[in-house]
Amino acid sequence: MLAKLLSMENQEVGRRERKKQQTRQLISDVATGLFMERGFDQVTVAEVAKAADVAVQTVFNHFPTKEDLLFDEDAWWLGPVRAIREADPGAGVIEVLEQYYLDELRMRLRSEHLVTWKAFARTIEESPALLARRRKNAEEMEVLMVQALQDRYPQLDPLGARVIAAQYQAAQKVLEAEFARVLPEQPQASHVARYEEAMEEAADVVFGALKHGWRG
Amino acid sequence: MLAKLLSMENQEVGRRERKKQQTRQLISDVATGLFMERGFDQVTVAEVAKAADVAVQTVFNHFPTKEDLLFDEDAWWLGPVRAIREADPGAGVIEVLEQYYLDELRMRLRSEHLVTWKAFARTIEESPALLARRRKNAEEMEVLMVQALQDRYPQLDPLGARVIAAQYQAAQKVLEAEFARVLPEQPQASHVARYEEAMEEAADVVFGALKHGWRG
DNA sequence: CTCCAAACTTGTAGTGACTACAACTATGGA
DNA sequence: TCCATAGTTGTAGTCACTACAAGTTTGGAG
Repeated sequence: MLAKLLSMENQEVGRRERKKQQTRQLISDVATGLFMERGFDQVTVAEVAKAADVAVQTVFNHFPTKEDLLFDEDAWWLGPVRAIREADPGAGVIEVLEQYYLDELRMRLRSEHLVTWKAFARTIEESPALLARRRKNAEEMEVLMVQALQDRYPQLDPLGARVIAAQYQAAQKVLEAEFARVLPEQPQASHVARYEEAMEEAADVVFGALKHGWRG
Repeated sequence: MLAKLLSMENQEVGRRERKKQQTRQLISDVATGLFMERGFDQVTVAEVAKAADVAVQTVFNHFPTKEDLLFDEDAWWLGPVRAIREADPGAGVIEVLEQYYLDELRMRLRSEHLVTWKAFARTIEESPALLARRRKNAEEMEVLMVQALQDRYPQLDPLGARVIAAQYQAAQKVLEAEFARVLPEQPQASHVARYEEAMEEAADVVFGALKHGWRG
């Protein structure tokens, strides 16, 4: 029994757990494929279940909502919170966030997922339900960031923390839209530097506003 | 026929139209009462219909979604957009928005609805569906504001307009939360000046960040 | 190896928002 | 007086999601 607990803390991956994750991954993959192909709202959970050859219930056993089928794994929105938590407390808050955003951007531009990014973004953009979910994620990040800011920068008053978190959230939103604008339908690896440059320029405008105010 | 068109353009209010508006108002009032009393998610549309003595279908004839029963009439979120459209183009954008917010705040503090404001806010806060709707409204305002900004300040580039709109939206959100914090459960008319002062201070912090940057 | 309890999966039966549609009723105007 | 139209209603259905009970699989104890 103790052994069991210990092994669970480590990387216990029995057949059971493995199968479970396998099923989960299968459902998620099948669902993502269908959603990207036909649109989120045009695919029912029942269809996903049938395509993955599982019961509808099984889908909901693994994913609390239909939206989670697409927003799986992605705790991307926790990134900036972690950046704050790990920040050098001497560094300026905005600078830390800006640096994080640029790092993240460069990684994304060199990721294998870059080619599917546009289609993914479009799928979200075309579904009211997914847009709502994205907004909810953003708010969740904001709440966590307020906490992180107060933990890491104790001299910051609550209102200040809320202002910074809200402004970063707004900045991120604008930059994500800009990214969708900058990235062509079929991004070329050879042009990554160009995309990067365009985004750096945009980030400079956006974070510049946060750092120095608008026309300040 | 021409007469009909003309009369429609004017204030044609026949019995039919009057009854319709009456029904609509009745449904909205009954629904708001139930929602505030028992919580949005604890009341079904069927209950609202029964309480208003109409068919469920009739509810949906007047209100496209359940959320609209509460967020009726309120086009409050259009205010800042109108402020931009009517702004003196010579004035600074942020200053216009700040002034609008403060004006709006003062009106609200002296409105007859102030006493029910907290209960209303709590109703929203306690319902995931209403929170989602509020986020959607905020985004809608932001989109309209981008357009208004570009119309009124042609020298502003699209990215700049998006940044300002997003930052104002973030600012408004933070200030609304602050307002809920400042306003006591049972606001006293004799203390309005106190609430106002506290909010002015908060607005100064928030808009100060927009104008001059964070610690800029 | 045997067998049990826990973990997973599945089917059934619901709830609740919302839609489509057809039938009914009241109203305004000819 | 009468009809076309606007507004109301009931019926039937879809879809996400829940509760629950009944399988099925698996890990581990004896």
